[in-house]
Amino acid sequence: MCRFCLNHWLPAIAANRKNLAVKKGQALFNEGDEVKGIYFVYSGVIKVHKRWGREKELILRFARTGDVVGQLGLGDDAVYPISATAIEAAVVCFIPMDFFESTLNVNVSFTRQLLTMLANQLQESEKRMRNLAHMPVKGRVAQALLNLKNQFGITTGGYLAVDISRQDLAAFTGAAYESLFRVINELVEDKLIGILGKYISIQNEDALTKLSEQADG
Amino acid sequence: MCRFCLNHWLPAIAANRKNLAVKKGQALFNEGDEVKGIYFVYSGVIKVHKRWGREKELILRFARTGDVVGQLGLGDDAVYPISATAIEAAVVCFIPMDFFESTLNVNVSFTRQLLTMLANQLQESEKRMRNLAHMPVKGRVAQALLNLKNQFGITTGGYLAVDISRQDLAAFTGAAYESLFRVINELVEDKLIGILGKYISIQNEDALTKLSEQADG
DNA sequence: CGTATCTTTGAGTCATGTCAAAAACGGTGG
DNA sequence: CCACCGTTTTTGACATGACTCAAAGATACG
Repeated sequence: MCRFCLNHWLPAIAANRKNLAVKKGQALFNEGDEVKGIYFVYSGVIKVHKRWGREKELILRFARTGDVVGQLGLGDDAVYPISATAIEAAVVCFIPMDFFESTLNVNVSFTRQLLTMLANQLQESEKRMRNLAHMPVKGRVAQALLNLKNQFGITTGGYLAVDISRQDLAAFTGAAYESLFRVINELVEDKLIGILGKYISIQNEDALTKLSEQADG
Repeated sequence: MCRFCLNHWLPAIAANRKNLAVKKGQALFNEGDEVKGIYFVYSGVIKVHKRWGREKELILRFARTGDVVGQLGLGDDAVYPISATAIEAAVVCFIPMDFFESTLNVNVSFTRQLLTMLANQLQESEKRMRNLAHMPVKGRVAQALLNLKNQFGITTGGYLAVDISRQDLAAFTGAAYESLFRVINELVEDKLIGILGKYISIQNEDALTKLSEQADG
C-alpha cells in the first residue's frame, strides 16, 4: 500500500532527506501549521488526528513504518488541516515540499502510487464517515479493533501489537472515553475480546466483524 | 478544482468517450458494482452516497458540471465502495477504466491534478468525519448549507441554486429527517436562513459560519 | 508515602432518533 | 372544478444511546 516509499522512493531522495527522531507524544506538526513538506515513517507510530474545540479530537488514522504523513499538503491549501503526533517514539524522514513536488513531475509511477494510496484513504475515510453517522458506538469499537489488528497485527500472545492508550482508542472510534470503556467491558463479557492490562486480544473475530458490518442490533 | 476535465482532459479522450443521459433518480452505479470506468459530469447533479442497512444513507458529496465521479475506482478494490445517483437530470461522459489508466501513465500533469483533487477531497472528508463525531446536528446543518452555497451558488433571489429534497439534505447532514426539519425551523426563527417552499436562502452567513465552526453552544 | 494520572463506576441529562398520525401539497382523471 | 390518492411536510410524544459530571478505587512515580 504505502510501503512503496521504501523500495521506490527512498533511494531517489537520499540526498534530500532529513531524518528526525520523534519522542512519544511529540508533534510532527499541528493543524494550522504551514505546509513545509511530507514525512515518511521509518519506525514508531504516528497518529493523524483532528481537533474539535479544546478538549476533543478524532484520530483519523495511524501511520507506521513505511507510511506517509502530510500528504494532505498536496491539496490546494498551504496549511495542514490535521495534526500528526507520535504515540510511540518514532523516526521519520522529512522531505521538503518543493523537492517533493518537483519529483512528482518526473516520476510518473510514483505519482500513480500516491494516487492509489489517496484513493484508498478516501474510501476508508468515507466508510468511517458513514459509520460515524449511522453505526452505534459498539459497532465502531469493533471496527476500530479490527482495523488495528489489520494494521499492526497481533503478538504471539494474541494481543494487538500496538501500545495505544484508551484515550486514543476512544478518539479513534469517535466516542467519549467512558463510552468506550463500557463497550469494551461488554465485549469482554461477550467473549469477543480479552484484556490484559492495557492490552487487548481478539477472541472472536467473526463476531466482531459481524458487529462492525451490520445493523443496529 | 475539478473543472480541469473541461480544459485539460476532454480533448484527448474525444475518441473514447461515451455520453450518457441520466434521468433524475437514476443510478450511475451502486456500491458493490464492479468498477468499469470513470465519469465526468457535463450537466446536472449527481449525489455520491453510501448506504447503511436498507433504509439509511449518507451523502458524501455532490458532483456537478466539470466534476468527476468514480475516482475511487482508482483504489486497489475492483468494486465501487459508494453509489452515484442523479438528483437532477444529467449528462455524463463515461471513460472505460483501462483507457483512463493508460492515459494516466503518459499525462503527468493530469495525474498531478487528480492527486490534488483527491487530497482536497480527503481533507473535506476528514473534516466532515470530525464534525460527525463531535459537532451537534445544528452545526452540521449550517455547514451543509454553506457547502451547498459554495458549490452551487445562489439564484438572483438569494436561494440556493440546487434542487435538493429534504431527504437528501438530511442524508447530507447525517441526521434523521425529522431532526433536520426541526433544526431548519430553528434556523428560520433565528433568521439565519429563509425558506420558500423547498428552497432555502442564506440570510446571515456570518452567523451560519460561526455555528459551523465552533463549539457545542 | 503523597501526589498525580489513569481506570472504573454510578447517576443524571440531553440530544437525537424513532414512531405514528395529522395536515398540506401536488398531480390526475373524471 | 372537484374528488381522490400518493407523497411530502409538520407536529407531538416517546425511548434511549451516548455524553457529562463527579467521585471512588487503582496504579504509577518520584
